[in-house]
Amino acid sequence: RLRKWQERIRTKDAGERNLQFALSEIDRMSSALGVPRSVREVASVIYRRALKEDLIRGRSIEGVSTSALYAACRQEGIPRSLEEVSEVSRVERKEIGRTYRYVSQELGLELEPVDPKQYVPRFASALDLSEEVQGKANEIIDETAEQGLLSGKSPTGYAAAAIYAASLLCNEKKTQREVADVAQVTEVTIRNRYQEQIEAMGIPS
Amino acid sequence: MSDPKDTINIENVVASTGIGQELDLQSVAMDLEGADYDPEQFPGLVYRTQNPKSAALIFRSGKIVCTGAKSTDDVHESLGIVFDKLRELQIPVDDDPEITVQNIVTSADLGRNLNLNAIAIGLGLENIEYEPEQFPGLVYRLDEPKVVALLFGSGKLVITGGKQPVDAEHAVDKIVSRLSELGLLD
DNA sequence: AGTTTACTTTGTAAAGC
DNA sequence: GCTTTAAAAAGTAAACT
Repeated sequence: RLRKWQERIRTKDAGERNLQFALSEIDRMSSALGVPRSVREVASVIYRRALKEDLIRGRSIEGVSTSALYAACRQEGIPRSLEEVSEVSRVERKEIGRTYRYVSQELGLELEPVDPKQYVPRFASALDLSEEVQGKANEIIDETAEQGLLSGKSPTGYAAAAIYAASLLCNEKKTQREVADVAQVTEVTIRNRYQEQIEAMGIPS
Repeated sequence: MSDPKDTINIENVVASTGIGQELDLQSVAMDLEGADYDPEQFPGLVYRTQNPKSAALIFRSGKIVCTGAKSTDDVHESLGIVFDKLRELQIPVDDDPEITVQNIVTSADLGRNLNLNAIAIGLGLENIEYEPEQFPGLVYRLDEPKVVALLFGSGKLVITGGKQPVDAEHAVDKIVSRLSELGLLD
């Protein structure tokens, strides 16, 4: 009987320690990504829900913590790409993505696909681009998405191409390399999306 | 009105069978030309047929998995070749081993572009998986037939998990009618 | 700039770790 | 869970020309 009691305490302590570790990891990654405190709180809530629903079994605490943070950023409308999140996590991108899909499905988060426009303010300011360019990029995204160009495309690459195009149109040119670096996509992706968007907007190249 | 069902094409058939005889894969690997066997990496021996093109995974238990065939007929033809090759090595193979189709992969074309964002919302975010940052296809799981469909912006799709060729036809019918009633095919 | 190759997703059996 | 096999869809990445 005493043994069982001790075991319970041991288990409880271990569980408590694991939760503390997860929360401190969420805090560490959030700081590294520079996301607001409100997002860390949302991530913590998601992690606790995952824990309560026993979703950690068979997965690493780090993986679920990172996925919770990725999901929280999306839920709060200030998404970080899997590429960005994986840079501050010790879990690889592929694992974060599949854990996110699992947690999202099991908790019924029902998060809509990321709108490329949500990346515009952050990418544009990192490139020192004006409000005018941001507005133009948003216009390009809305108009081309409405024409069906967005289906299946990565939101970061889509936003990057629109920002590149807008920077040209507003005479605040940034090179494909500069935009590719902040958006963490390749120049080839920017070129491909850019060509489609420019054509759909009826802008002669 | 072209029927999307007419665009269905079987791309891959996976089937399993057994020769009812245990095998010494080490010696089979020595005698069978083109056999790949690395027990440290995977317990099965890989043997590829050229006509029809397929890959057979042969196990110590005598069970065999055949993948890559383009039809159920090709699966039988490919496995027939494998059976004969084993018989040439003096290995007793059952007369007509039962062959079970485990999975059929099909492709098809709905003939018009799809707004995957609208479809994701329309079908219900809880019923689909659409993460364009990870994969360009929208994953849609059907209960009847029990298959998984991958829908793409081009209107093309992949259906997998079926055990009969008709499963793909039923799946395409359901997908088309569901998208139509949601007004997402106009 | 554009090409090639390779990887992402789905499902499925097999034997063994 | 992983390992291996096959094939499609279409996007993206790495490595080249």
